[in-house]
Amino acid sequence: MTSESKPAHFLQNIIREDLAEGRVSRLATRFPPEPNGYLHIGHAKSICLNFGLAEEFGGVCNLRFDDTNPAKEEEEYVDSIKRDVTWLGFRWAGDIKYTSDYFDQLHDWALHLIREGKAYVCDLSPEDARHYRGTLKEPGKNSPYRDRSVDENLELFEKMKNGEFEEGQCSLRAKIDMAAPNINLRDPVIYRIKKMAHHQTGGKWCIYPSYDFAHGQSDAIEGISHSICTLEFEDHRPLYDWFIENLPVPAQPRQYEFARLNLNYTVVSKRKLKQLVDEGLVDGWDDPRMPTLSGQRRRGVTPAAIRNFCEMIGVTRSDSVVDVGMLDYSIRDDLDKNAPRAMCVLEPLKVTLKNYPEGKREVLSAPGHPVRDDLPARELPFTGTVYIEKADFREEANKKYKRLVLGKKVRLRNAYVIQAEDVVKNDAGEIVEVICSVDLDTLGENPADGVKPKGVIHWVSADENLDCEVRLYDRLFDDPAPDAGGKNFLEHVNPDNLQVLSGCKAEIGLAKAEPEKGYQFERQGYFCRDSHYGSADKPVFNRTIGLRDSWAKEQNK
RNA sequence: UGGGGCGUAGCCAAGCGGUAAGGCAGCGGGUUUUGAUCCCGUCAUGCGUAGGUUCGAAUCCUACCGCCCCAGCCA
Repeated sequence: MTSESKPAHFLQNIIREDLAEGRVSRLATRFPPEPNGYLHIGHAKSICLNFGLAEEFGGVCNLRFDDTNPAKEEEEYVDSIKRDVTWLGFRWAGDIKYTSDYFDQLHDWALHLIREGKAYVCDLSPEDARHYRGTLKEPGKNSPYRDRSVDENLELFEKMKNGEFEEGQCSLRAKIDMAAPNINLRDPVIYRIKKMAHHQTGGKWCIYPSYDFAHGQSDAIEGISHSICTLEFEDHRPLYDWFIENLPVPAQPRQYEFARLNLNYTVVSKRKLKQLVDEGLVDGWDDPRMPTLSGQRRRGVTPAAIRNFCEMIGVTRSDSVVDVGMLDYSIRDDLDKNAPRAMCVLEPLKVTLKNYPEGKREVLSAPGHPVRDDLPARELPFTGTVYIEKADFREEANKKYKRLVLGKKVRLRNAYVIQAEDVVKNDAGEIVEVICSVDLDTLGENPADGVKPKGVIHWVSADENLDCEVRLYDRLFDDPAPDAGGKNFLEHVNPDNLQVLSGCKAEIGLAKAEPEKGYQFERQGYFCRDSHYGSADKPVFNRTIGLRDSWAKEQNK
């Protein structure tokens, strides 16, 4: 099944048995977002689950926009959702579906319930309805309109449909049980008046079905066998089943619930994300720090990383908070295997190679990847002046420091071994240049004396390089649970979530880097060109994630 | 006793009566022209708590405890 012999989760077990025992002939699932916002990492779990199950069991998965509330939905969101699902690498079965495609059928079924004496038009205002509903511990009481005749209900519902009532003046309710311990069964509203245009049906309707009345029936219409949703809908299942049992639907879908994804150091609530955007704390919904799929994509996170992450966190019914470290691992894991290598000096320090022939220029070759020989080699111009990282030189240091030290040797990655001979400082006493000697016999060879330098540092020619800007992102929040309890998440925004570095020097090949395409800047991390900022000759690179850094860990001890 | 769920390591998660998988993180070591990757080792006498049944319990029973969800004409 899951080839790596990873144990099956409860939904896989249920489906396998349903298929084996013939209760279901073909698996059909659906991913049913309401087009009222952007998809985020939490949605990815549901997408991977629904589409993944369909792939695994040879079934199908529909993409259905659950668009029963025109007040909250917009076409813009359906477009971004389609883009994000596609980006993750999934294909929905047939055409895109909309719950609004079924408004006629749903309306017929509402009529059916009325004729059966199982639905009635209620004139209670929303506030009064709330009082009649009772509380968590006390039963509700029947609406005074509960016993209207079928004919009267038919007539009133027709008037609702024709726009003869104002919003909130009345609603259509299922007649179930006002004393039910499950509040969802206390005569739930199944149609309400909303005098507004719908992004799909335009001005055709002024009454719209509720989620509860639309969802299961839409599943039945589409032949969905397993309707998978999150835990908070658990209490709706009896209602879901009630409609399926009391309506002449063409299929008998079943609802199953799983625990939604929670990630520490992360906030995904639409309202909160919007606040970050509105208050200018981030650059927009696709800011690379956002947990939205569009933000993660712009940051350089790959679809495979997200899919593997969803695979590794599992699917259960227990609430949990996954450590973002797992997502980080998944991102590094995928990028390490697939990202071409490159060199980029973030904070340049000039190094002059005093014995490198005056005016000489050569082109060195470097592998595109340490083990992937299918990735093309790179050409690196080498000249007598190069830049290295400021942090890679010290006048003196203990033996733990494996970089360039005055009087000591280090290897320039993919090039020669050099030795620091002297430093040049400015009036402020800052090191502005290092004078080195270069051992011209060390290209691809160890030094003749047989002593291998312990350190290897990255570099770029000072004469031929790509000037660029680099944006180093860190986690958006510095608190593991920024919005837990009564906390104000805005007070836990990490002040160091972005560091912008300009004047960075990258190897020239990076000039043709494409947005979203990841590179490993060796010894630093994974980066991709930003899709919004930068120009052809001066690109902006986003750091997707840093390399694991045991040196930093060592220093913090 | 309002109803519905869930409790296995720092985190995620297998396990379904035969003596605690795996992954992430951590720790120790090896390889390495990336302080990366990779490789090896290590990490729960313990499964929310207390009783009980049993030759044997994370698994069964009882009682407690803790956490989550539900009172939109939102989804």
